[in-house]
Amino acid sequence: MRFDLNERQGSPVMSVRMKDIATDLNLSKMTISKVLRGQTDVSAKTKARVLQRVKELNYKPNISAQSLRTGRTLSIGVIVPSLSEPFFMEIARNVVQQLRSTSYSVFLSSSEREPEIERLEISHQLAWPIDALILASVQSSTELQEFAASGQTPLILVDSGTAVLKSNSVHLREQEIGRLAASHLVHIGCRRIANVRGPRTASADLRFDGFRTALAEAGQRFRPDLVIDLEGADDHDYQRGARAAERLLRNKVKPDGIVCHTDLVAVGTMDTLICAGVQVPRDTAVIGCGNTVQTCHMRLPLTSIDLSASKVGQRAAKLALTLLEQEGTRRVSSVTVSPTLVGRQSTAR
Amino acid sequence: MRFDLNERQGSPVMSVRMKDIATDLNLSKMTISKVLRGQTDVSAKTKARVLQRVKELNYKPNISAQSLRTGRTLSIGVIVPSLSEPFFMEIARNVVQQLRSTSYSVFLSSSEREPEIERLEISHQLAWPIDALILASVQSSTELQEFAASGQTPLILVDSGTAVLKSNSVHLREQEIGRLAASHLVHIGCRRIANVRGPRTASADLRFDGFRTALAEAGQRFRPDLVIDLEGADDHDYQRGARAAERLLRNKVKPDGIVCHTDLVAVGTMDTLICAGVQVPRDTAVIGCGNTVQTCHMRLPLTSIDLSASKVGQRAAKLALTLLEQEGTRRVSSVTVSPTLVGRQSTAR
DNA sequence: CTGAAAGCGCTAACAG
DNA sequence: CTGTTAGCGCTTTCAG
Repeated sequence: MRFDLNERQGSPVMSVRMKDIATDLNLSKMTISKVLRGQTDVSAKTKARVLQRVKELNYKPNISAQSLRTGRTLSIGVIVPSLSEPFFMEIARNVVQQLRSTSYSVFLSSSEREPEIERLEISHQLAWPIDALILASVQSSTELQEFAASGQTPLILVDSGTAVLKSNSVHLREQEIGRLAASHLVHIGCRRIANVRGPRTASADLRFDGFRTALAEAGQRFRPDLVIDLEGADDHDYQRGARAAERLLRNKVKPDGIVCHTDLVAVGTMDTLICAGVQVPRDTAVIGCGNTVQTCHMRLPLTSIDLSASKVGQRAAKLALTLLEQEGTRRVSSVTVSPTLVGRQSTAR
Repeated sequence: MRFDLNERQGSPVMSVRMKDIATDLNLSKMTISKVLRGQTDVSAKTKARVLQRVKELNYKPNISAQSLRTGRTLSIGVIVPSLSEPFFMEIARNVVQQLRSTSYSVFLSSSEREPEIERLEISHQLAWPIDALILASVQSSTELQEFAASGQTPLILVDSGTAVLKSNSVHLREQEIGRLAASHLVHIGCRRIANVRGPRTASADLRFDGFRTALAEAGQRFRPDLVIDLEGADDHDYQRGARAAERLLRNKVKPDGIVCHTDLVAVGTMDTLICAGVQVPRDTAVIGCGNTVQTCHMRLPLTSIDLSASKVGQRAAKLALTLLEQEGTRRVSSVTVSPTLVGRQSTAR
């Protein structure tokens, strides 16, 4: 029987460590460490030997040990209000994608739109601890800042640009969304533009502001009777759109263009209009919001405002990376992402 | 100037450690550790004191250190083929949710349906290392097993029950999906049931098998002319449904029930039928698959097969937890999840 | 250019 | 019941 005092103890298949490579090559583990971290004070020859052996043994550094020593865990947290909404899903997806080529991993979780859960998730993630946190919050920003920005973990807020924040952030230009939609309809010749607006949230209010701005810019007067507010309606978006269309069909002044708060609302609206004999887009043009794949390619391809969720995710990830590189700098930077119009048949005149 | 040799060095706001609590309370950090891990050999009084101070200082254990010592990282990896598909999204969401109450965190990533990316993500996550991996793979299972199950990290496969695997797994009963849909139509009196089938994948083939089984069970003959195979059609699901309906409308034998491979296909089918003057569900009943919220509540509420993605996610998470508890046991366990029927207007006769 | 020593925060094993 | 010792795998510091 052979006794090898250097033999690894512990779990059955322990992975290869720096020391294994070192003894293999008659070097100290220090040298290995240096090579692996790209220090320059190593001869080209030893460097090559080390790299060779590292590849052979498929050595992976033990990140726990690395973290314990350096304080960095090579992980980034992402918390979104909901993973079932395409918008946030797309953001999360793009953060993950953007970080795939780096050595960072992503802790993803959802606050389920509950401030309480959000708080829980934040402290859960900070306790881990993560190196940076990307957060699309559902809380008042002031409360939030105290809670999260107090620590030393860089925070990147993803928000609607509602508040001026003292934190790094990626803003979505909500107002521009409404402006873009309305001005598109103006450009194709609409004179009586309706708006099926969203719930009474900061974000929906901003979009509505943008809508009014666009009308003003075009010298059109704002018609309150063409604003459909489905507040309190607990239906599904499609049904809300359908109900909105019914209301508009009964209206004295018939709209020749409709801005809808979501794509599904738009589809519901269109379906109902079409059933009532209205020609879309000839009589009435319809534009949605979200540019969701499933919804925009139904019976009548829907023009929609793309919220640029993918860009938001990418920017957030890049911002996180930047903050982690130049960790010394405590400079706060914020990025703004603009929505874009995707024209389709529902407004093709 | 005050010199305190015990003052913490390093990053500006270092968090509180076990030692801090120990010195505060004139105890050794060992005792703190014991209390925190629920060891019984500590007096009730000291235990209370420790817990008190832990709360006061909001002490969080340093997980890197813990991991280095114990080999467990308190993190679980989840890799799905796609985060934009509701089915996988729902699985991921439920894993995260299920694990929220535990001390585990979730590394979520997507393989984007690319075996290469999947491999990358697996090794990325294993390198971290995670304590367990929940994987909905896009690869051949044999290749996979060698790759991932070889290590010591427990693997939980989420799959279609295609292969008999030597790994822990959560299966979806694909066949049952087709069977359930068809037999529902049989039960409401359909005699000429069409099938708008999915692509030529293992999963879609199984569903189709189930469909045929149900017909056989009901003593109905299988009609190849009522099977619409849209292989190669690169359209969107809605358009595929619409095209399928057109084909069926031109068919000699008109179906009185249609099983569709997805909800969106079903909606496309329905819309087209309705436009052609067919009464749904009276003349033709339609059933979809996926029970996706957005799609099932359009003009005509759609009966659909719920794939139980939430249950799949929950079970996978629970299985992972179980494996991590009784880590000694290398027993392989697998769970099967059944789909359920959700009846709505499109088959209400 | 290479390496020895010390220690990150925690826990397993054993003494008192 | 409480504490001491040792060391997980890595990096920082400094000496050859």
